[in-house]
Amino acid sequence: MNSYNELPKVYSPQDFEDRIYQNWCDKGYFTPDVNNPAPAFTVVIPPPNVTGQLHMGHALDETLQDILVRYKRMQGFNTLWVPGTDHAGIATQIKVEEQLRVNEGLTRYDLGRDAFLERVWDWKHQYGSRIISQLKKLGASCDWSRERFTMDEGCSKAVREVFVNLYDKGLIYRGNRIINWCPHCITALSDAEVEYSEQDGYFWHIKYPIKGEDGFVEVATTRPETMFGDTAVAVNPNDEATKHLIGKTLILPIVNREIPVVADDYVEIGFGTGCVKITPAHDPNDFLVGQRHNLEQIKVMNDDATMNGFAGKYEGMDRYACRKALVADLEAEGYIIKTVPHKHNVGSCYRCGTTVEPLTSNQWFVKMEPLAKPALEVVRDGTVKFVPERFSKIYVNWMENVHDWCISRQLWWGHRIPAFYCTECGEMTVSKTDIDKCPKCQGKVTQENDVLDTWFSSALWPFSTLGFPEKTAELEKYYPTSALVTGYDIIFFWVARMIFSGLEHMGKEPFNTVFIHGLVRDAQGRKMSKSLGNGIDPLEIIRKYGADALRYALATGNSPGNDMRFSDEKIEAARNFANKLWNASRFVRMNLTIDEIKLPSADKLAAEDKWILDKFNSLCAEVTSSLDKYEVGVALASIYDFTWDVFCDWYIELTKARLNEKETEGNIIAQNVLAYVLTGTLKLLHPFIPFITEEIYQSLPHTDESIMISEYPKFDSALTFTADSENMTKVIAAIKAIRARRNEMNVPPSRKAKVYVATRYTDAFNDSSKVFFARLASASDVEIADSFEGVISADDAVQIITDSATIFLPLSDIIDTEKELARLTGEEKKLIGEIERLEKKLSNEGFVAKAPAAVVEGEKAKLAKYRENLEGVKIALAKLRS
RNA sequence: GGAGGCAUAGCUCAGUUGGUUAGAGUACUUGCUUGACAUGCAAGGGGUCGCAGAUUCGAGUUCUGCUGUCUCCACCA
Repeated sequence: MNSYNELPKVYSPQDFEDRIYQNWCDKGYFTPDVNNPAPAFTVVIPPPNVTGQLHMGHALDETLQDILVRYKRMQGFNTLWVPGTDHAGIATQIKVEEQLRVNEGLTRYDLGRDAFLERVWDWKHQYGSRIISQLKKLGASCDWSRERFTMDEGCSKAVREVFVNLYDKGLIYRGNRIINWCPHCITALSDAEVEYSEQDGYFWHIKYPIKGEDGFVEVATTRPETMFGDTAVAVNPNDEATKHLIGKTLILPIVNREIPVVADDYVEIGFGTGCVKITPAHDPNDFLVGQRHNLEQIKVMNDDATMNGFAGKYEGMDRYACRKALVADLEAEGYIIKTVPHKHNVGSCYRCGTTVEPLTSNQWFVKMEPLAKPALEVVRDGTVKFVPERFSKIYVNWMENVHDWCISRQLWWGHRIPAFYCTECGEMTVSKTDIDKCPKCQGKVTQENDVLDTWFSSALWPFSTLGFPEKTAELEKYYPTSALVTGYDIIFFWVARMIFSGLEHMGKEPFNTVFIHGLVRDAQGRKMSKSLGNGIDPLEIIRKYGADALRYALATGNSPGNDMRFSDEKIEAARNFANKLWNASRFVRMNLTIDEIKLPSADKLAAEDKWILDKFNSLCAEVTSSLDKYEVGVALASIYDFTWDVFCDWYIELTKARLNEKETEGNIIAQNVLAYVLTGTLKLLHPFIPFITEEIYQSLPHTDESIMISEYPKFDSALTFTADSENMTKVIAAIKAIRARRNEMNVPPSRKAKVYVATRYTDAFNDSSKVFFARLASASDVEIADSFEGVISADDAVQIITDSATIFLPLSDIIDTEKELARLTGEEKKLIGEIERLEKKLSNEGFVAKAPAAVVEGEKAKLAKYRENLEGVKIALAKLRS
């Protein structure tokens, strides 16, 4: 007996996953040496929100990253996976405010800025490690010694550096522009943070009386409450129907304010009434019209979307209450011409869902045009590749049309904008370090109250985490990073901004490949969401099935960019695979007496050994090629097929005869090949299911301390036996013969029949192989010869013809003649059909002339084989019928 | 309005550059306490690959159009 531990009878992941993870951490396997000269492979984690809890989206994202990272690490790359969390401005602030409200009945204003921020930090310290420990449960091999937070000292320094540099270059400016305002979060939002959805609404057609005339102009609006901010009505200068109105003055109903009719191309001829009310302070298009015509901007709402003084008697009402009251009043006074139901797109805040209000406001912006240009270039020229390719189009399209990025938020939690205003002279100073005196007049300064968009710091993540703005060894070694793994839902928020930021501040793209995955949906294909309550908790799955099963379920069938469904069946199938692997390993382990694995020379290998080694070898080539293309699901499917169908169902069965022999050379060879192939398979599987593979690895003879630092199997030309076609054919012949025999009679193995195998590969069925043939084909006795002429013939036996052997089953042993007759008839029909098809194909001159010779030859050989088989089937049928 | 994805077995999905009789999981039928595994073993049924054309000796795979479906972007008050 060898010196390694036996495996427990039952696969119980809960018993070893935590222990193994702890050991990996203790050994420091996740922490690379920056001085290791091997080429780098670097991934930065998409930092989860610090307040968040692990959900299926994270689980998928982290699993895919860990697969790549473990794979590359085993291939010998200097591999670094940087973990960390995001301060998630709005999301976190909302959570803490909510807690404050529920527990103490206070608002953040009650506490004041500093005290409130202390509360948020408390929250961060209390819950910030929660998601990290959940990532560990999954098996993520991040370098925890480099864990970062977007508001830690280093990241804050990077933010300051970048902000000031951009400001100095004129790429950050402050200005009064129309922005998206969330009245619930009380802050400005960027365009990307607004989600549009179609809603039912109305077009209210309203009369705007013409000053000094009897007539009126008819305008239509979906938002009548903005009327208080109207400063013009616009018509198209080329519209004959409205031309006469240009220059006239209108009286705004209710308000009784005078506004001009202006001419502007923006108005589309033939759409609606041809007259558009212009509210420069509350509509992006109107804002532009207002600029062209020098119109006054009148903001009619407060920050919380209640009406302000400009709304007159409606002051203080919520915008929708005002809308209702105003429409009623307009109706009463005869200003409403008609009300038409209308579906339109309404924007809402991506954090709280409140309908956003477009309004003018003094905010900070990043000037996008100069930054977008190089960011487009690197994607167009392939320096940054998207997987799958199609997402580069989405990216390019967005980047080409991007507007300036509103980066200021009226929140407290976040990076406070490093602009300082002098209370004496009013001078604004932007500075990398805090200042308390105005550099101009030495007067007192106060810092800008606004903080930066969370995504401003996320955009710097690939280099801020590696030490920027310092020129560190880490930056030198690990930047640009290798692959960024994320969902398509944050391409605009994050990926795009990292690309232009990396180019601008590092002079180099932040990563070479963007590997995009889809969403994890529920079993019915619905998005998992809190409101639907259909979310599946990954931690629950881990508790029940183990982290490996979860990872397997997420990786299997995964194809880049596509959504996937998560279901009970999927996780059960995953667990079953792990269980199968466990039991196969247990069987191999039980039969091992060797202490080290050493493949014997090729001449000592049995035919089936060469067969499995050859299959394993091509598997290695397939898997590495798939993984290099980010085809995680395809790679895993190949290993699954090999493990279950080839290794377990055939090879293990084929070795049982030799395993039953004690202390023979054949036994030792079988042990070595079994252990070699199993160990190799475990290594191939390790990136996908790290825990079980490590647990099994430790119970088999091994040289590396851990499977995760062993070498990933690669194609080895010494283990290619395809050229040895005789040998390969023997095994395949045996398998086919066994299949044919099984197929013939679906009866209990206890009812055995004698089997005669006539084959030209007689040595594939040598004495020891007879044993497995007898077992696998449930034969009472097996006779093997190149011919049975004179012993048994079609007269007294059923013949089964394969391309490498003819099998005779004595008629006396056939149990169900009916069944056999049906089987053969079906076989005959199939063969006739195939022969017809091939004859037609081969008589097609075009095919014979133009198709590659190998294809034509293959078809010819197939036809010959089918004809031969058909003969045999016909004889057998005739015999049975007689 | 613009862009893109998807459409293959009852269900969920693979199918890499066009070339065996289109695969897997699951479900279903049948038979199995076969020396690790019933979370298993063996055998089987089930698909005109959404529709219509085109290219080709050959199309699930390439091209065009159509239908259905989902998503993203923009947005005309």
